[in-house]
Amino acid sequence: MMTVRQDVHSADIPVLCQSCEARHRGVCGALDPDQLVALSKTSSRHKIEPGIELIGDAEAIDSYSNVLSGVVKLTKGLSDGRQQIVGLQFAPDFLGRPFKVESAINAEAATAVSLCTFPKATIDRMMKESPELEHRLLKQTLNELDDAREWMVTLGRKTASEKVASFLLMIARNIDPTADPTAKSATFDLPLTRADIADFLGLTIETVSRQMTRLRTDGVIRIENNRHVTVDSLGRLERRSGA
Amino acid sequence: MMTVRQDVHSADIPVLCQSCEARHRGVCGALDPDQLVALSKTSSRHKIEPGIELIGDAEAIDSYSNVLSGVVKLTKGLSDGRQQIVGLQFAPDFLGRPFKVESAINAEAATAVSLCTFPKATIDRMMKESPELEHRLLKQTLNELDDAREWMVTLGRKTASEKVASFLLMIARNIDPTADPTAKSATFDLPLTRADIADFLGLTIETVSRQMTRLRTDGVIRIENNRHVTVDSLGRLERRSGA
DNA sequence: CGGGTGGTTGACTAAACTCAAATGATGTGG
DNA sequence: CCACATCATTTGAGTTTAGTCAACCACCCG
Repeated sequence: MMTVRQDVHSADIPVLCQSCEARHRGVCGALDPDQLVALSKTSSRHKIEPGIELIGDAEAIDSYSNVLSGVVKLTKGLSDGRQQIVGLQFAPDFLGRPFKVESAINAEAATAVSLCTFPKATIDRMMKESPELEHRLLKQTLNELDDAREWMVTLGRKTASEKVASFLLMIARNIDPTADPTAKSATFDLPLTRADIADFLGLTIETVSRQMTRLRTDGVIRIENNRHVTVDSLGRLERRSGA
Repeated sequence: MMTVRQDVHSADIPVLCQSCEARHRGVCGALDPDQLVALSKTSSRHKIEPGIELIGDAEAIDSYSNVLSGVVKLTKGLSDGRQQIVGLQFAPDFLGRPFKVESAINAEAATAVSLCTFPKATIDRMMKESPELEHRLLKQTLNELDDAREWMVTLGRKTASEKVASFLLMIARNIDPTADPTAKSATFDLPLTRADIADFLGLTIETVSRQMTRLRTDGVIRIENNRHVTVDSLGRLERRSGA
């Protein structure tokens, strides 16, 4: 006679987690079924409208989240209102700053976003118990640092037209994680408005718009409804991105 | 009768490590005496001349280092020669990129530098065994990410004069870790040439020079021998840095 | 003393910004 | 379904900031 279940109290992972991308490529992959069950007791999923602020600058942080879908923008502001987007988070990124009481950045939903949110205390405790969780976090943080430094080159040394090309290329590569990275073409919806793109690239809205129309009239991209973009030759776009 | 030593084979830490800053504020603080002894068997100290390349872009990484003194600049280049400094490392920062076979950045001694260098394999093994080591590394990486993002605001949204002021302020705060962070004035040697500063700020040498002379003629800073800078009022400098 | 390196200064240019207006998309109430 | 309001985006004209090119200065070292 066969047993359906090996172990009644640890073999099952929570229903919510079963098909969750964060369990495969995200930090939850570090947790065993028992830990997932414990965590899922205090976690909750949310749908967030675009434009909603998730974390405010200088606000106390009392929760972390996984991004399950959509795009979150991380911004920093100057006192006179100038803004800079310092990072974008896609699924299944972990959102939050461990080891700090208050945030130094703003996080805002750029598109509709769904999150899986946990109490900070629970994750902080699990980090102490599970080196594998810290390990995953270290890996993601190192990747974010690589990305941030890559972007510093774009901000500091590229021309407006190279910046816009770099941005489109970055989005094309991140927006659809299932897409073939060696694909020659891509089509996607921009997760950001022109104002956001300007804040990401350190440019004005007008300059972004002009460079976009230039790419369009040069036949590098096609644009529908302002947001939907098709790139027929990613190689051609890349050649315009500096790199 | 009393014993001088509790445990003959673990109580002693290597002579080299005894007064080493990396053991207090750096990653070596995560290691117990046994691990320090093991590590010190394969580690070595070096004095490096300014301008010497420590890690090349796209080169295989086979060692890590602690910065014991001096300043290391991390740079990324574009194919046509444009360069951007994406980070500066001061004592007792850990230098190296875990979990990657080859480096995506260059590291070069900006000043005379002394390093304590370890084989990559040894540290990689210790990271697996010692969660505390990964923990320290995670903390440093998160701090570097905060710094990088702070700098993205400077690169993307500040004017040339704010950039130079921000740079001087950052150096004043980092160059002498023993200095009182609430001090009102500071004096230091710039660890970078004008060309380096330009590559850090996304400006040209000429613009950096002009902004420096402007700060000098406005009485915000005093300069001797091109490199030695005195700031009488850090508050006054900060007001010119955007923030 | 001559040449090299690093830094400053000046005159001119070009890239991106500002201000302003037109166009296009979206949504609402009549 | 249309007229209208609103918001995002584009386009144009003129201005500003930082870049370019070139000359010059100071210092160091052989």
